[in-house]
Amino acid sequence: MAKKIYVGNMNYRTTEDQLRDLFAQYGTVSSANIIIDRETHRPKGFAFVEMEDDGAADAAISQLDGKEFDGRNLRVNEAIAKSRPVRSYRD
DNA sequence: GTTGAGCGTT
Repeated sequence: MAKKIYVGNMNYRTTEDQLRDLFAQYGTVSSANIIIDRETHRPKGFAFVEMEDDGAADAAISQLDGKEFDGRNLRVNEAIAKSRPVRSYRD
């Protein structure tokens, strides 16, 4: 069972590889992506990590939320589903 | 510095 994780309050210099390595301590990381504003190409300061096992993801959330990382205090939580800002072609 | 984006029906 996979689970997606939201990682916020991170330092802008933190990389996806850093996140992957951090979460890999608790289980297999399916993917890690830092969010960049596509219009300004500027980091938004948060990211999403998906883990293959939801139990591992939960452990990672518990252990990493509120933890200092790269000089910032991390916020780690289960991700909220994204929404479509533009109308779907199917309407 | 706090819950994407893209591709087109992922």
